[in-house]
Amino acid sequence: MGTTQLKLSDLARLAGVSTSTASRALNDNPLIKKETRERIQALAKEHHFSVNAAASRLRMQKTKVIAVIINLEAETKQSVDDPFLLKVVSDINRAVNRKGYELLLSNSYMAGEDWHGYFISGRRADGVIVVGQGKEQARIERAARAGTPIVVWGDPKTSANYPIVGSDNFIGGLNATEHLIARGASKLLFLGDPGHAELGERYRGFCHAVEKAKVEAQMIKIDITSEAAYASINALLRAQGLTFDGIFACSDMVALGALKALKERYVSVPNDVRIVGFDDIAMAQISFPALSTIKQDTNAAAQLLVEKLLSQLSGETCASQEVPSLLVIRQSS
Amino acid sequence: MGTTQLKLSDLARLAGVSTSTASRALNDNPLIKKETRERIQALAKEHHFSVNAAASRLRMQKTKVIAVIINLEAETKQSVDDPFLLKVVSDINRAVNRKGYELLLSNSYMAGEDWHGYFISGRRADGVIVVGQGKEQARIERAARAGTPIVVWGDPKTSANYPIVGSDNFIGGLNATEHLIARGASKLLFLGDPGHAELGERYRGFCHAVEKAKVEAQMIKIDITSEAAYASINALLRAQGLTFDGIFACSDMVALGALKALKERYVSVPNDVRIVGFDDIAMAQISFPALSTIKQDTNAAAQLLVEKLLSQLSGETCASQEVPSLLVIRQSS
DNA sequence: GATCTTAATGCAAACGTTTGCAATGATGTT
DNA sequence: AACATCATTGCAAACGTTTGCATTAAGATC
Repeated sequence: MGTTQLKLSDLARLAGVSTSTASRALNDNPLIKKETRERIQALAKEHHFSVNAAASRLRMQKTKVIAVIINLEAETKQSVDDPFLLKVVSDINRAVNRKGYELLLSNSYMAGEDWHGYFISGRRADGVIVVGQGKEQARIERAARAGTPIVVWGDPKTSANYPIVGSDNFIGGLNATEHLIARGASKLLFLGDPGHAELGERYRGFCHAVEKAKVEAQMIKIDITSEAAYASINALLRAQGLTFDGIFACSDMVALGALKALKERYVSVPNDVRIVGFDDIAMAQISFPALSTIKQDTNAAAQLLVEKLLSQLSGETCASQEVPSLLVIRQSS
Repeated sequence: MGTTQLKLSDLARLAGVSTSTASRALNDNPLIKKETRERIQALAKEHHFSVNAAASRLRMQKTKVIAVIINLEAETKQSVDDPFLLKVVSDINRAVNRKGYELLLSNSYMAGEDWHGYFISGRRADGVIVVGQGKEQARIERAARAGTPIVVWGDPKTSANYPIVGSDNFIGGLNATEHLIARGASKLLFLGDPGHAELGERYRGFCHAVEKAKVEAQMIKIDITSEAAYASINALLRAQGLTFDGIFACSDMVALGALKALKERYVSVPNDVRIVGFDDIAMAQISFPALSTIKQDTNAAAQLLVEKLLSQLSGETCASQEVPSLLVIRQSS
C-alpha cells in the first residue's frame, strides 16, 4: 500500500547486482550464471515484482498484443451478440494466449478509419485479426497496404492483399443442399443474404446442388437475424402457403427463427419441411427438433488465423486458407 | 512502407515548432495558441501520425486500458461460450469504449494468480473488471487488498472488500417462482447449483415464494449447462414420472435443455409444466414455445461496473449495487 | 610469468512521450 | 521610460526497460 512501486533497479539492488543483470536474469538469458538467474527470479516472485510492460514495449518496439476487431457494418443488424461471432472471438482468445500474446478487443468505434495508425504506429498491438469480412473491405485493404500485419476471418475465396481464413462455404452449402435433396426435399428455399461474401459462397453451393438435381428453388434475401427469418417465413406462409419443403438457412440463428415460424403454424419439421443451418452454435443441438447444420471448425480456424498472423510478424507472407466444414445431421432433416 | 516511423519530434520539425509544443497541441492544451494547435493537428492527420502509446503510457503512468477477466472455475463446465457471459463482455466493451478506455480481454491463464502484479504493477491496465464471481474469491480478494482498482459482476449481496454489481437475484427468483405459482403450478422444481453465489440467491427467492405459498418443491443440483439440464430432466422423468408442474431454471441455457427433454417426452409446455428461465438470452424469444425468463439488464450493469471502476481510479471508494431485473412473460408459462 | 580465452557482470545509451520551469516577446501600467 | 503582467513557446528531465559494448576475474596456454 504505502510502499512505492518496485522497479527493476530496486530489485537489482536487493539482489546485489546491476540492473542489466537483473533484466537478463528475469528473461532467462544464458549469459547470466544459472544460479544467479534462479536467485533473482525467486526474489522477484517473493517481492511480487513484475516488469513494467509500458517501458518494455517502448524499448523493445513490440507489444506482444494482438488486436481483434469485430467488423460489423452499420447496415446489417447482425449484432455483436451473435453467439457465433462471440465464439470465434473466444476461440481466438485461447489461440492468442497459447502463443504468449494478449488480446485487445476492439471495434471500429475506437480504431476509427486508420487502423495502421491506431494499432501499429500507435504501438497498441503488433498485429490485427479482423472478425467478419463485411461487405466493404476498403479499410482492411488500406491497413494491409500500409503494412499492417493482418488476417481476416471471412471467405477465403475472395482475392485480397491479405490472407483470409474461413470455412469452405461453397462445399458447405453444397453438402447441406444435397443432404436436403437426399432427404426428399424438392422445393428448396435459401434464406440469407448472398451479397455478403461468405453467404454468397454458400448460396453458390446451394445453386450448384439445385442445378445438378434439377429441383425447384427460391431465395429470400434477409438480414442475418432470427427475427428477420421468423418474419419472412411467416409472411411467405401467409401469402403463398407452403411453397417449399426444404430450407437451407445461412446461419443457425436464421434457421432457428424459421423453425419457430414453422412450428407456430403447425408445419412439421422434418416431415413437411427439412431444415439445415450453418455454424453449429450451442443452441443447435438443444433446439427441438435438434437442428442439422454445417459445423464450422472455429477452433482450427482461430489457430490458423493466429499462426498466419505470427508468421507475418516474422516477415513471411502467407496465403488464404479454407478449413473443412462438417455436415452434422440431427432431427430437423 | 520504406519510410521510417514518424515520431512526435519529426512532426514538430515539420511544423516548425518544438516537440513540447507539438505534444501539447495534439492534446488540445489551451496553453498553445488555437491556430497553432489546429495547424499541428491537421498536419498530424495528413501524415497519419499517431502517438506511441507505449511511450505515452510509460511517461503518464497510466494506460487507458481496462482488463476484463472471465473468471470460470475449472470444476464447473459452464463454458466460455455461454452466450450470456459473452453478452456481458460485449456490453462491457461498449461501456468501456464510451469512457475512452480500451479493453484487454484476459483470463486466469494469462494473468496467473497475482492479478495486481500482472495488470497493475505490470502496467497492462489501470483497473480490472471480473466477470463471474465464481465459488472461490481468494484471488479477487487478494487483488483488491493489494490495491487493484477492481469491480466484479456477481451477487451484490456478498460482502466483500470490492464492489459487486449484479442483478437482484433474490427478487428475480422470487418473482419467477410467484409467477409459476400464479399460473397454477403447485409442485415446483429448481434446477441449478445453489453453491454458486448468484444462483444461491435465486434459490433463496425460490424457497421464499414456495414457503409463502405453501406448495411442494424440490431442488436438483446440476451443472449450469443445457446438457446437464437435459440429462437430469430425462433421468427424473424416467425414474419417477412427472413429479412437478413448474420449473424455475437458474439460467436460460438450463431452461432450454429442460424444455427439450420435456418436449421429447411429449410433456406439454406450458400446459403440463410451466418453465421460467433467467438471463433473457437471444434464444429465449426464438425457442418454441418462447421462454419466459428473468431479464438481466446487462447494459445497465456494464455501465455501472465501468463507472464504479473509474471512480475508484480517481480515488473514491464505492459500494456494491443491484440492478433491477424484469420478469418477461412468454409462452412457456 | 605473460598472454589469451572464456564466463560473468556492469555501464550507459536509447526507446518516444509529457510536463515543470525558464525564456521570450508583446502589451499594459505607473 | 521602467517595470509588471500575460500569452506563447522551448529546454531538458523523467518514466523503466533492454542491449551493445566494455570490463573484470578466473582459468588455460605458451
